Amino acid sequence: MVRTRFAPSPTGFLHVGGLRTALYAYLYAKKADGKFILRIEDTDLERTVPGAVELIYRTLNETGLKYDEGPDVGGDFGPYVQTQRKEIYAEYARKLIDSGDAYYCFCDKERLERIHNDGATKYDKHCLKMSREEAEKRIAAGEKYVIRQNIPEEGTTVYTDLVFGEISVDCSDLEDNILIKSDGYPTYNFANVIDDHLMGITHVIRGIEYLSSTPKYNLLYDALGWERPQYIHLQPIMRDAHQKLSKRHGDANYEDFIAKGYLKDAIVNYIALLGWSPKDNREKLSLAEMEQLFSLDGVSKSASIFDEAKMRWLNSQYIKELDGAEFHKRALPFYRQYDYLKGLDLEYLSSLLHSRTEIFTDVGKLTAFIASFDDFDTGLFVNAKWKTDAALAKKMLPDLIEVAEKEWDGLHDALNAYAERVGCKKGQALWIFRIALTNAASTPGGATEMANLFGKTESLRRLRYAYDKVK
RNA sequence: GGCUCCAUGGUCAAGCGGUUAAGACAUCGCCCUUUCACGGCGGUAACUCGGGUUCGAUUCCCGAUGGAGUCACCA
Repeated sequence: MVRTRFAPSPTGFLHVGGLRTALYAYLYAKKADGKFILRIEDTDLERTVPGAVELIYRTLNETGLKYDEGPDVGGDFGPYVQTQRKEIYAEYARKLIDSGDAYYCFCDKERLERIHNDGATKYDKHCLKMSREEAEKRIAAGEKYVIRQNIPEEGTTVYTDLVFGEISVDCSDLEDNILIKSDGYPTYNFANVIDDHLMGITHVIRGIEYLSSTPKYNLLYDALGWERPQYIHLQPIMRDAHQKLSKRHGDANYEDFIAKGYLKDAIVNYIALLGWSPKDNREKLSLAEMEQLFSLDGVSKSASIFDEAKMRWLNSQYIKELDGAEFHKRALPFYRQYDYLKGLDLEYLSSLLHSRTEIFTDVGKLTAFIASFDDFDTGLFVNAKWKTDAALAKKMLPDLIEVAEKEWDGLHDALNAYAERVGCKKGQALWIFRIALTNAASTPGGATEMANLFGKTESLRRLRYAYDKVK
């Protein structure tokens, strides 16, 4: 049975890269009818942010990445929070010391710094020479210590990554990492091995930053007599060619995209495509479809740059699929941010905006013209195609106002009839009418649609105001 | 710098020794149209560079170049 896990540390928002890692781990498990597990890696007490764990739960649930086991849902391999597993790590660390695969180390920061300054590129195994008795005596005396992994000085360690293939590293390039910190908590280097084994994880799916330290973890599996899991490392999602997406640079995270009016399905769909593509190259995919289609040979070996323009487009595809009522419901909270929308027929507005909205925050830009009417720009009457200008507007507007006033019901036909009557192109009359009504070069709808949006009273007020300006 | 990994248009990406090198986004043009958008049609645009191997390399090998990751009592 395939078991994968997502193991974030609760240090803040779930960023897009982390979400994609979770997604792939989820998909890989689901494709194989396996289990997806959530584990919280909170051994760095300093960096743990209150509330971050809840945010992880919420985001995973919201996006549909349901985990079969985890801190808040239970499971047979708990606890699923590393700080609650402290004793477990201690026990295995002791085993490693017994077998000589780990050792106590008393070197302080100063000494570590000194050997570094003297040109050492890694820890010099200084404390390995100390006898077990002496080490225990010093510990009993209350001295601070850490436990380090004892890595062989020679040889090569090799493993096969399921996306990158064979990865081979010389032991001499590996450092004797700290397994247990002086505060008694394990480092990632140790905890991930213990937990992945104890939780029965068969496929470790994680960021590529671990690709080159994986040989160390494998040595630990070997020392403990455990079977090594399969590894799948993932290239990062970049913000540009050089930097990966990060909160530090203010790059948007999942929550921000939701706030901007992206649909969660579109976000999940888009990030899935950043580093993976299905055999048939389809781009619009639901989570359920991805669960069927996901495959490792579609996973990219190179990093991909996040392109919001494309995510916008994908989001627009999802928005178009919404029915009118659903679009309206989702647009409503965004309308409320704009006072000038008050009093308008918002349902009608939605019908106009639906095909023009890529992300919901677009409704602001799309309707901004409504509020800026008073600073009327008569230059907008100039249109080369229709051969209109302010002078023509001045001439035509009294008639157009009259048409609107007398034939409000059936305005569309009335305006056309008017154009025919006076012998001008209907586009001319309509252009002048729409500009007078909106004072905007482009609007989400034509002349009569804008009139419908404003209603008779406001439309007449606007037309008269425009005529006043051009007079 | 050492080590590890990666390399197809501006971006995401198909491709897995023989192709007119797909597709999508973006961009440009045309059509539709009462503006804009939607929709439809079309265009511009790529195999990082050298060596090999082979009848034949985008594809395999080596090297260079470029990029990324890593070298913490962070994960």
